Amino acid sequence: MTIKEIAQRANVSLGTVDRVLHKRGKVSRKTKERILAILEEVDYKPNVYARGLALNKSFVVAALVPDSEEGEYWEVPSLGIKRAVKNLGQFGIKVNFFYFDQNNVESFIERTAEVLELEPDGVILAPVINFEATKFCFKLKAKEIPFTIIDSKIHGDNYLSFIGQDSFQSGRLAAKLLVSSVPKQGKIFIISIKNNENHNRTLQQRIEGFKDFMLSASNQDLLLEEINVDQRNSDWKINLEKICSRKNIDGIYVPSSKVHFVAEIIFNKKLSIKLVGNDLINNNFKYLESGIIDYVIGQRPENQGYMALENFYKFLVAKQEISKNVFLPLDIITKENLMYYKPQIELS
Amino acid sequence: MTIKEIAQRANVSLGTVDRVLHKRGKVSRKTKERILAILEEVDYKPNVYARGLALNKSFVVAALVPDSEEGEYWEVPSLGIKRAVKNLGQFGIKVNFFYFDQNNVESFIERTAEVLELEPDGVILAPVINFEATKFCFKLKAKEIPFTIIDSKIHGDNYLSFIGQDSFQSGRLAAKLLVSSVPKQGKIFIISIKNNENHNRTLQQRIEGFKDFMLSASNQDLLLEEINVDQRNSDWKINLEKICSRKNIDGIYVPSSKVHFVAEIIFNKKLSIKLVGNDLINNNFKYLESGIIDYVIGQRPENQGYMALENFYKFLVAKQEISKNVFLPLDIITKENLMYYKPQIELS
DNA sequence: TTGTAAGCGTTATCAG
DNA sequence: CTGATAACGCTTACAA
Repeated sequence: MTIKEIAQRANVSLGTVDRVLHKRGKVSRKTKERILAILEEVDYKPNVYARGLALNKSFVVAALVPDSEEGEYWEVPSLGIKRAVKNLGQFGIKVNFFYFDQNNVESFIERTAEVLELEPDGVILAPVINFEATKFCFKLKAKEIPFTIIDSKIHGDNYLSFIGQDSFQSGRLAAKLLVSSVPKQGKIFIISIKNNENHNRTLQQRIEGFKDFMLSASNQDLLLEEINVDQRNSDWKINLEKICSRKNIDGIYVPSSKVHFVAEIIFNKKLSIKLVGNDLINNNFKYLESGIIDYVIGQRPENQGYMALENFYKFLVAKQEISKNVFLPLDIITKENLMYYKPQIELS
Repeated sequence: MTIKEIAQRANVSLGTVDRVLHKRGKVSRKTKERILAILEEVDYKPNVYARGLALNKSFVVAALVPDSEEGEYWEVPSLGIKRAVKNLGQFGIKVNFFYFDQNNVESFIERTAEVLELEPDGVILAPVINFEATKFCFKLKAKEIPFTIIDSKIHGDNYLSFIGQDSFQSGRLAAKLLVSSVPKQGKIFIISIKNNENHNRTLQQRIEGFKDFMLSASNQDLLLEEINVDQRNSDWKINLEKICSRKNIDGIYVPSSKVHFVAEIIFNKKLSIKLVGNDLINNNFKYLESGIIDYVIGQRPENQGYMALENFYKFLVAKQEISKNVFLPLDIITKENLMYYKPQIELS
């Protein structure tokens, strides 16, 4: 049913129908109600093609994400955004990437300034630099630029949508997997590998979740130790080796994608330790394949990127409702199912 | 860059450009090459809105899937298809559902006849009735109706695309999970619960995969027994109870969504048996939540349905390339991550 | 307050 | 072989 047909039914011109559809201009109460009734009755749905053609405009979304080498974690959400551009670009959604160094607060601040200058129609934000990201969100709010947060939540709820993971539950899940793989009186290490001072909320919440599970799994009598390794020390690898070589370790949890560093040591030293970590990046893939890493927990980073842009398509172009909070599933990945988790990205 | 602009550059009318774009009508070699060169140079991409508006046609896809009660497995792929209709319907994709009784070959044959009569632009087929489904595929091929197979593969490769699971690997994964949860010399049962005579390939392949893993995990000394339960016997539940109550069972694998029947028995009789099955249907959900079922393996049935229709959108409407085979990940679902696997379907 | 008409980019038809 | 033109359904500016 087209506007024209509706106009005929209502004995008005299509201009009048348009006015009630868009609530612009004045329409007499009587005709307005008549048209509304017909609209309701025929369940009018505008033709997206005609609408898109007539409007003929496009939107720019800024993606503010960490830069990354090939095979690193943050490469993946970006690939998801790029795949979305490939699918949705034809509908008038464009993306500008702004890459910052996640170990350099200054670079983040510089990029945020650039984004504000661009005045995009939307922003996709990876809030890894927590404090500054929160400040940036206030500025976006002030400029009335809608933004979507990916990966992990930050303080405040003035965002358009959040797409990411539940880090606490991720830690609980890791604990479940590790606890059920080690002896009842085993010794478990949590090893955090970091190379900056930032308060990393994701890491912190995973560790809290891990401990939470350990406390509730009281039928076991496990020994738990928490260890930090600082990559800025030149001898951090030797240090890590020493830690892993201690006697009687049954399991190790690395609450980040850096679990492959531990895997490498376990492999080289032929240690027999159950190992659980996060994220199916290439370096972890090979150790999963060989069984050195027992489980990796994934949170569909490629999907996160894709959905973030898709949400802007829905919001800006299709004027659809979107979910404010999307927690993607925590995938348990192990040797036997990893082959189907590799994101199939073929960007030509 | 529009056709009009290209026509200007080439000193021809836009009708001529259109002819070379669509390879229809005759165009002199010289002008054709000139236009082609410009098209290449400016990387011409047609405006999807204008195209959709001008073509103004819509496509009908027939979905041939098992009927189901609420909470049963086959409800979910249908919900995925419906969600896709909600998103893609506006672009001119319509779906007609044809539900058959998966325990009644006749009903399947009747539905296939109805589908052929409709002459749809595409078919989504759940090939649970293997033999007849294969025959139907030949008929579709003869009528040149493209079809997508969901869930599990059947013989032949004349389909447009397949979207489903690797059942063999699903069985291997189940074995891995069960083996790592039971004692080294434990006793494991595979219990198949069926209510028809059909040769169910999915079930068979899962069992084969399970055994394959058991053979390769030779460091354990496990006892394996394979048991069939026929739901057409009036006393099948009592029978199942007896089986589960045998002495010294450490683990049970039910290679289907019917694992909740075993869970119910384990719960009622307070047995201590590790339990692994398939599919996050409601009945399994509650037993996972309480920890009676240890792991369920899922294959994203909602996604399967969604992607099947999305593929037809890509193929019929957007004229995009589509993957011939999509194996969706085998998700490991357990108490600690199940809350994020529930498909969030709100069909208003 | 209401009607009219141009224009969005593509497709398809018809006349030259 | 080529050019001109109507049509698709909607938006928007302008005229009545």
